[in-house]
Amino acid sequence: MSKKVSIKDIAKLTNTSITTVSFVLNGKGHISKEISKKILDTAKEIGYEPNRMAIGLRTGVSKVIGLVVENIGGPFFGEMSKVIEAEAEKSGYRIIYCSTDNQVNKGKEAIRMLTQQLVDGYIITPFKGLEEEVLKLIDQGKPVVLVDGYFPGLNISHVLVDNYNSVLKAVNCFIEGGYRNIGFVTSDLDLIQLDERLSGYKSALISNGIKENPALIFKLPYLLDKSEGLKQIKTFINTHPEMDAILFTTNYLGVMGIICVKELGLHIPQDLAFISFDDTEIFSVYPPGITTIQQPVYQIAKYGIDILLSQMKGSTPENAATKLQIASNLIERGSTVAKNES
DNA sequence: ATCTGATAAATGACGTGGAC
DNA sequence: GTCCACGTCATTTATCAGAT
Repeated sequence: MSKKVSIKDIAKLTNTSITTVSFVLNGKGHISKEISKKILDTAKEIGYEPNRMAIGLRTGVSKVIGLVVENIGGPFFGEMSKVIEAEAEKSGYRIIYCSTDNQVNKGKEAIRMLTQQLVDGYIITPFKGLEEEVLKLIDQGKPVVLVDGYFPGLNISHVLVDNYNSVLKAVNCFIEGGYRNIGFVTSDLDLIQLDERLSGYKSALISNGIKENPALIFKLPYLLDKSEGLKQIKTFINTHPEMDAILFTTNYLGVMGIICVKELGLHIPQDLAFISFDDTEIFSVYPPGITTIQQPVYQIAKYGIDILLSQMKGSTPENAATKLQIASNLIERGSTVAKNES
């Protein structure tokens, strides 16, 4: 087994000092051409690769970004992570991924682990209960950007979709199509994103003179297993035959909604008009096409990583938080065709 | 006095070995 | 059982010898 080579080995082989090798490899100092060439040749010959950990130890810069999301396996976060990774790589950064499942202890643990790894910056999907840890990071001067959420009242950079207006627009789409009894299926998670989606729903009803019916708002417990979740959604749909439209506030809820509708033998949009948050492939394929609120995933990710990179370069003044809420795109398909046309 | 080419030593966090 | 020096590894500062 060949042991890993360090600059020490190169120094020994070329009868120079460690310092000289380091200078040659990094183009610094004043080193003669002959010695430089000898060192570079030797380095190549023995397959030298810099030890990133040692560099980080010395410089305090790890060139690693910590990415904390709800679930790296989900379509939204998966797509977002791809963009972030690609952009980070252009600047020489690598990513460590963590999933929290929106659980406070997992979130804290993820941040603790990343801190131990001395990551240079953090991109975090925040939720209630993580305020203290995130503020601690900022206190230590670590760049932090929040994505897909934020902490109300705290001055921290964040990028997310405009949840309120996204749902407002979607519900208005139902109403313009003649639908009045609009169901709203969300999660019981205490997330600001979901709060704002609910606010958008309520505002749309109010501004159209429709009385809000609390019975048509259903909060599915987050930690249920899938079959139990499906059962509860089916029950919700069945117990409200007057409901003529339904909106799901996340992609996994939307997919579950499709399954329920199929299993109940309902027709979209004749029996039930349908909109889901997040445009997943299945929504474009499932007949007659499901109208979706398409999040600007690319932009959220791009802005998020750009803001973080500029903070890490120090080119952004301290305590100048950048806060962005980006408009979504309502993709209208067959599931929201107007009543009299269907 | 000034410039070149090179180096020793300090630095960073922390587990380990040896001394007491 | 406590404690400090040491090894890990690459970078950087301060510095030195020798040449101009």
